Amino acid sequence: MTTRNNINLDKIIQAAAEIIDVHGLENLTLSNLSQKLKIRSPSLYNHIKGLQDIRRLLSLHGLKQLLSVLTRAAVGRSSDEAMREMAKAYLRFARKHPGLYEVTHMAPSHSDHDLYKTGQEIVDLVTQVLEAYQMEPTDTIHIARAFRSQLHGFASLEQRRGFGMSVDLDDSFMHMIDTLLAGLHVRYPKDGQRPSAQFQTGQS
Amino acid sequence: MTTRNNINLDKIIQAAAEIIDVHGLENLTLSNLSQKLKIRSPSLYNHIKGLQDIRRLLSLHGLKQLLSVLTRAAVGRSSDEAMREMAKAYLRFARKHPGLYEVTHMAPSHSDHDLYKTGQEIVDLVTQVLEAYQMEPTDTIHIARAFRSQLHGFASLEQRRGFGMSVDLDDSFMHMIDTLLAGLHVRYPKDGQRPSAQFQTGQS
DNA sequence: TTGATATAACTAATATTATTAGTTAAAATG
DNA sequence: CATTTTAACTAATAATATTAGTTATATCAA
Repeated sequence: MTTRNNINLDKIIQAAAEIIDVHGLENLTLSNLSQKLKIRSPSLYNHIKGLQDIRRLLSLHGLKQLLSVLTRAAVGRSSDEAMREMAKAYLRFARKHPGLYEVTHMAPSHSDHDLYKTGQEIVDLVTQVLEAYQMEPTDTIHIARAFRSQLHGFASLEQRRGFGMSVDLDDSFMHMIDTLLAGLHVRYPKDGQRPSAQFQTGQS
Repeated sequence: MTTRNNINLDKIIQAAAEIIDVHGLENLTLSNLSQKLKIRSPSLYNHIKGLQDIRRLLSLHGLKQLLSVLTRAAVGRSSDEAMREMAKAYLRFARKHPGLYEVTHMAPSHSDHDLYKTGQEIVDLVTQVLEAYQMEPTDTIHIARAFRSQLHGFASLEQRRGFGMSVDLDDSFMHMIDTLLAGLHVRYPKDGQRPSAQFQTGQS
């Protein structure tokens, strides 16, 4: 199965990921991608269905990396600590791979099962961590959505330079997460877990 | 100043806004825009600098509408009520004008003063509402950023179909806002404002 | 080793796009 | 009514994605 130029799907995705992380998603073209791989652009069609297909594959690639990063942040931790570490890992990923992060949030092409499945695995991970708070299933979904909204909103606004520069961004991020956790504790108080002493800020 | 075909900048922006709200931002081309206006595409250059310029103008247009919508939601209201109404108005706008909302979050071209100014006016509006909570100025910025992150994250994820369909989206949205407010009350308790009775859900 | 097959590269061509240059005609203005 | 401004136009170019058809290389069975 090895071929003339040693090009395979993995190398294409790798090269495309580099392009979008450095130059942005809108600057990924079959032209510069094929140049990077030292082939002519129509040759790419032997491996992929077209530009949309590459974007889809990148999206899946990014989601899987994000899932991995979040999972590693959550293992061996629980409750607030797990939430905070997942949040930090999420933002770290978005900052380190801006293009990959951006492509991850493309509207999935409806019946793309792989993409749906991986997205669901991330939701399941968050849901699992939230089980520690012993809410109703519906509330768990509410909070998971709120958590994702905060993370994505912050990462996205930061990436698009939507925030001013007056106040440290890491401080704001941890403050946001801690405020969510504070709200969680008020609304779902468990015995032995009073709403206090979760107000330290500062990020790694 | 009136001309042959009665086309001016306003009509161009109007037509472009319709296209992106119906067909999405990525489907705005000079080709279909000029067809909608019944002129040839190079004629557009008599009014605008190019496609990027139209996008920039749309961004400003959207941002101004959003500012207007948020301002009207906040007048005559304060504290939690103002925050909730602003949140609802924000999501209503994003849902009603998906394309305009999307273009609003393009990375501004660095030194675009109009865009920066309008964005700042929105931040100032939120900051003003948050003054009721009597926090430190730095904390006000933290919370304003958290609020925007939630709103944008939710709107964006919803638009990209990032949420499952298991639980009502309006319920989740109000739950998210109420959790933020609950967190606010714990962290910045004012006399006469105890953290209770803000847990109703359901949206207009 | 060799011949057959699969495949990954290629060239050539097309349609769509944004954009520029140069032209024309219509409106506005004196 | 003459002049000037300007908003439309046509023609042309460069970049893009994509398709069709071709060639050459690697794999593999005999």
